[in-house]
Amino acid sequence: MTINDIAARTGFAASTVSRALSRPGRVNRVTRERIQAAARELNYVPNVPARALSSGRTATVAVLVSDVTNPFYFGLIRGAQHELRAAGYAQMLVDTEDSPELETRLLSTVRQSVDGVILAASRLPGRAIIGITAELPVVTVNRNAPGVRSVVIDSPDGVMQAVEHLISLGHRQVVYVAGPSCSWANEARWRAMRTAMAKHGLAATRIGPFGASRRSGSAAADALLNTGATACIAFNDLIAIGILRRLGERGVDVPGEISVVGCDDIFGADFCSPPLTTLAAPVEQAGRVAVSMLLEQNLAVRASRRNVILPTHLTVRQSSGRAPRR
Amino acid sequence: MTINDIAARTGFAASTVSRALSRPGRVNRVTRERIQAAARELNYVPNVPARALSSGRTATVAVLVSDVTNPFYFGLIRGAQHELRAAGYAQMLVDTEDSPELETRLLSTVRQSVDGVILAASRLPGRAIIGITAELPVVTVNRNAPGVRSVVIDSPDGVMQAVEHLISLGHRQVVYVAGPSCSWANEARWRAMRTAMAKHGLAATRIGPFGASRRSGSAAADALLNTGATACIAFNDLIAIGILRRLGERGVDVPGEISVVGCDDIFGADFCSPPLTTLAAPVEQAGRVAVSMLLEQNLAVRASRRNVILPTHLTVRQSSGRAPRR
DNA sequence: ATCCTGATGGCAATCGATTGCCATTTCTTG
DNA sequence: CAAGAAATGGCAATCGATTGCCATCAGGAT
Repeated sequence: MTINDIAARTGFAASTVSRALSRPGRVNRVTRERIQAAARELNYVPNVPARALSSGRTATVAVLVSDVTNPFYFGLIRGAQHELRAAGYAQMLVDTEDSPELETRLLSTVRQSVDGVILAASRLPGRAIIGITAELPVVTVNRNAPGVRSVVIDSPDGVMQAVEHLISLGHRQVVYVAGPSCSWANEARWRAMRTAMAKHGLAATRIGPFGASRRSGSAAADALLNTGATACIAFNDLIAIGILRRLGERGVDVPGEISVVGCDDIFGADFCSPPLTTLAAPVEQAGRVAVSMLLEQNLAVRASRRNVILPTHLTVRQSSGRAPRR
Repeated sequence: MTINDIAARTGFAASTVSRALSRPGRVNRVTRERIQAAARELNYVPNVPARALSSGRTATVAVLVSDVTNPFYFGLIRGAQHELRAAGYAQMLVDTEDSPELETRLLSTVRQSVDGVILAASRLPGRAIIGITAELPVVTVNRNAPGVRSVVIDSPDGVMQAVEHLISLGHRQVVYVAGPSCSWANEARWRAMRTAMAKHGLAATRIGPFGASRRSGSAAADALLNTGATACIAFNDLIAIGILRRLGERGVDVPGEISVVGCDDIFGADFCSPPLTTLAAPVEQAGRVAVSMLLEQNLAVRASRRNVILPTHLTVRQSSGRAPRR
């Protein structure tokens, strides 16, 4: 079923059929209706590659994530999916496996197959991201690069809240459990934590970097115990849950001896034991907003917001509590 | 950077360049090397839509899942991703939102943009699936349709194990908590459970259907309590975790008063409280196998395995225990 | 009646790569 | 050494849709 079949069927030229289908204003009403009826009847579906080739538009957006199996991305993928679907776009999900090299390679391959890219938690250096912007509309998520549109979840602000929370509970020595070193969010959170601690005249310490997975949590927990701290804030919930697990194994009471705070409020954070105090991130919204910003650019409404910051808030559960008496 | 630029640069015809790049055996060694060098130098990346249009092959495979946010799919997506990447294919992830209509619509749209489809947990009636097979290579996951290649995780066998497990612990009344009614796996599990119970002269009861989400778990838990059963097997871990949660809220002791068994061993099943006894499914492997079967067909090695069954095994954790004395 | 404008539809080029077919060259082989 | 086979490279058509440009026509203004 091609445009030509419809042309033959209706007696119009292929070009007219094309226009009737993709820019209805351009043809006469009765012509359009006849063609559309025929298209429906013949069960016509436009050929995506062909359209892409001639028009340069693919109606597809790539979403790059560092690890599909990280629950943090579920909401993002879903949010993006919704918004894209509504706009008639398809989503191409790409897993960069936390590797900058792979990310670069994949980006260059998808370049001409998509109309835009959403870079979620890119591991690329800033200049590389800016480079891509020259060839393709880009919106980053949880990542800032000069001149590149972005939506970031304001975890720095959340980290402040977390620090206040812990200090109010009497904690004096709080450790930051760092995530992957090439993660922008990781640095942002660490900076925020240092500032927040400094405001109370306290120094923050840091351990890591650790991979953003539950497994890394074991190592992190052990390192954490060595510091003698009474509380920690982990780069993300995956690590935090891993820590919880390991502390449980070692018989360390949470929050009795150590308080643990995570980031992101992923699936599972509410039912692990003890349930995790964490920074709730509006991830699904982030996905939606990122897509809408991306598509806006396509429509040349460039005057709009370039950098959106989404608020977080601390969700207190049972993994944090009063600091132990010494 | 197109094939023509390389042609101009090297002095060969575009057709030769094309061949040097995509079927190296067809051109002379020195020619090939010169062209490949030029391609590398000019940073040439083949245009996917163009290639798709002329050759009909897109080097892309669609993976349809009923809900991206269901952790069950992580492993599957990952496994598929790996295998596809290795074969030089891209993955197009499609969320059908548990709706047969949407599934149909999306299928018809992606039809000509992909070389094959992996239908994970399709909600489509069997005949519809067979219909698609006529137009496109298809491999189903956890779903059987006559003549369609499939990889299914042998949860029926697992369900048997689970039933034996519960019966050995003294349970006599075991309830099946049903999932979505158009899910094939759901029916398969229920059948298996009935047979297994019958083998011990016991009748199985069933409640539901419930949606495959944690939220449905609350309703399921309440319904479960009404049955007076001492144990249940839930369609999947999502529901099981929801049940656990609700039972906790209502002060029902698990496994003291009720034992709960899930299916799939998803992310979180090991750290919820109590940790969930469940049927571990080799999901990642399923993804890999499904892809390799799909690509095999493309290569016309049709003689191979058409229906692969992957084994499950019961992972006993703390949500199941001795039946209470009555 | 004349000229202009806007609406409408067709022609044909184009996007970038693939591929069937053919001409030429080189290699086998008897 | 001749004849046939294999290797190699080019030409040009092709995939399906889009789009710039032009021809035609109707309606309106003068």
